[in-house]
Amino acid sequence: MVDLSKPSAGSQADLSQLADLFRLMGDGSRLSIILTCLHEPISVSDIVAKLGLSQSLVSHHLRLLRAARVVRSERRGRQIFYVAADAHIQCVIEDMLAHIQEPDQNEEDD
Amino acid sequence: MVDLSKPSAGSQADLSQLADLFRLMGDGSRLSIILTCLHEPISVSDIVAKLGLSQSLVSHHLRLLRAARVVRSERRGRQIFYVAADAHIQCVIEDMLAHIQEPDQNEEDD
DNA sequence: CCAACATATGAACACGTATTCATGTGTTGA
DNA sequence: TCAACACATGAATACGTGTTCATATGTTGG
Repeated sequence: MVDLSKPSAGSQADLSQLADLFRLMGDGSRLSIILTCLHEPISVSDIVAKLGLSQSLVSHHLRLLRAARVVRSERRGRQIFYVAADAHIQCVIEDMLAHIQEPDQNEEDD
Repeated sequence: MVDLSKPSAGSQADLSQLADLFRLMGDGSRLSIILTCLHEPISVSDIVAKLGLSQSLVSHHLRLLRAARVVRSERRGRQIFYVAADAHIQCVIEDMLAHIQEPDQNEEDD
């Protein structure tokens, strides 16, 4: 469990990492790639086929996601399988989906 | 609890919302603003003073965050206080921080 | 109503980056 | 070793957007 009660002191370095991770997940193509390999490893070509994105684009994105340790890779023969790095990635997405389904509580009009 | 096991069917509309939310949190200034009003309401001027950002910039960002229901606003006299919209926002950030502290599990070298 | 305060808004610019195209690297089977 | 496959990489471009400056809107006390 992470302590968020401390007044953001010392977490100055984490802020940059946090923003980087959220920014990576903030792109539609990248997010769909993450969702595709969220629960089970899947090869690059399968991701390409499933999402209809260009092979080059998927590879570029996977490179960024792997560098940020959002996904990890595993070689199987000629293919390389990618999967979400750990359970926290799934939790983050589930929490955000739960937020989307939360009713509006703002007293001001839109 | 959200069901992520279904093969992303029907959640085509959610994907866009998800990406939008992550993208909003993927900016350093915006993320610091969110962290500032994560647990208790705080006025715009206090955010400005605390973060050292321009008033205009903070206001622009708060507008986006409010539109996406990441934060909600409440008027108190002349000032307007902002606070994180719900507990899910906090959970998302905590999960992501936990991910950052997770050890590397990739078998490939960097 | 007026001045001072608190916040919001619009336009304009600079910069990052998502995407494509072309090519390179690495692996497998014959 | 060669050809076919699977993936990675580099350069170039088009587009979005974070930031600033100036100004507008709205609120309170006298």
